Amino acid sequence: MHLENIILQIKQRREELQITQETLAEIAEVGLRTLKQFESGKGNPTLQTITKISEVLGMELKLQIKPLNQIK
Amino acid sequence: MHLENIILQIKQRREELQITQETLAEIAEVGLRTLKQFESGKGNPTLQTITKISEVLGMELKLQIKPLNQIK
DNA sequence: TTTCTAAGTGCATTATATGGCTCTATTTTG
DNA sequence: CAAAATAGAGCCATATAATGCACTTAGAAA
Repeated sequence: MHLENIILQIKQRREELQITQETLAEIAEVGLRTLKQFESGKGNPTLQTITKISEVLGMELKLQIKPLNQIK
Repeated sequence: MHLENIILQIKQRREELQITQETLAEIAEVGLRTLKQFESGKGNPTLQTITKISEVLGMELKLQIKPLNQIK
């Protein structure tokens, strides 16, 4: 699914920046448990949660029209 | 905020496609109430909800690294 | 191996998203 | 204009996301 990509990106980005889940959770002001669940693919996070995390990582969610050639 | 852009895009896209909230909600399989709340900026929808709605509109969420010149 | 650190999980509680129903307001249509 | 369609909002019940705490697991380093 597409969600997995997002999770993977977050995880990779965090690791690139060499931040632990604990630190990221603190800075982003989300519960550590929430971040752990998210990264381990367990949850269905709210937009707010993802946004908080993304921002700390210097990322953002963009909504875009699907390319036509992407029809699977 | 950035969330408003997403809401606006969803709304505009829906209107371009001339679909009512009711129809979109049905096709996307989300509650009409949920869609209404989302479009009116009231909610904090889950990723699943946004994904469902986006897909029906031929859109998708992308996570990207913020452009540097975007620092406000 | 032992120790330490980071990540993942079970459980319980609280907060809140979802969704149905109803009513009102606004917009569109005839 | 009146009627119909559409959107927004209040109330409420249910489902579930967010969270803390404690414990387990995995991996790295000594």
